[in-house]
Amino acid sequence: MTDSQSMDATFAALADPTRRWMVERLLQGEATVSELAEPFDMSMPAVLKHVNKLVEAGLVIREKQGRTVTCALNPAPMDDAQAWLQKHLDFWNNRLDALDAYLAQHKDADDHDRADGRNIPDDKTYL
Amino acid sequence: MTDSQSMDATFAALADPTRRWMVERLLQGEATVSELAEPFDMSMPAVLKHVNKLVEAGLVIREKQGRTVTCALNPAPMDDAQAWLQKHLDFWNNRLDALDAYLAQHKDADDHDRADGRNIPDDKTYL
DNA sequence: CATTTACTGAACCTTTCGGTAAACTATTGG
DNA sequence: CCAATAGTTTACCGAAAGGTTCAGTAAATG
Repeated sequence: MTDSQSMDATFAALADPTRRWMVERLLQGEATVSELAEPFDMSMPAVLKHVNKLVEAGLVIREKQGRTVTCALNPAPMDDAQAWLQKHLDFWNNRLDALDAYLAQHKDADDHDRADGRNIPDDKTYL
Repeated sequence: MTDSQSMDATFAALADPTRRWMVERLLQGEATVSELAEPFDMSMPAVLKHVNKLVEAGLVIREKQGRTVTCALNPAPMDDAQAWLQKHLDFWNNRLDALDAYLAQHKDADDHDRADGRNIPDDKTYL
């Protein structure tokens, strides 16, 4: 699977509150499928589909022990998604900092907001 | 919209390579719908649907000027998604650090890997 | 005014998503 | 051995995703 496809799967997996809850639950430690199902008013097959989607996205590892299946978290793909977001937010913040610098350098006439508010400039970009 | 729903929309919006490319493009500065469509071998209505999904997720703001529509990025929802991932990865790293500490404290008999490798322990959790 | 340009809307198609019910497999425990 | 438990598979459903085509609207432009 390419990086892009892997990221597709990761973001898609996290785009559902049921699955995000499961990730949070697994952060506390391993859990069986039944334990993951417990808080939800949902049939087992429905739960299974969610778990499988997490497994396919590489976020969860399953291990069968007798008749029970224990699930464990593998945060590596989440790390990639986080890195993608981080990279973009950093870029954005640099843009805003450059805008700040620009405004500071030209603060002869008009007083501007921002420098705390991080609001979006509704005029042209300065970078 | 609740926080959870907003995060659903954000993650779902980013779960598509076309839309991730659009976000990257908009990071460079504003763009019209046509400019966003340009690199894709895709009909305009298809592009429109992607743009609208980004707008509905709050990631993009549209402003009509004459007959063209300029799109601008609003990274606030991305910030929320990033924070969610960050929180969870931090939690996970703390767990691994605790495991390191545990292993260091009990390193009488067995030599273990990790402390660099960040591999997943296949036995019970220590936290 | 006529035509291109830029976007929008509506209808349609196929695949995936999120769920169900019911039947099945394989442990585990009495 | 029998029954409860844990999980899986299959078939089905309605809604949403991601795409298409074709027609429509409204602003620029010759």
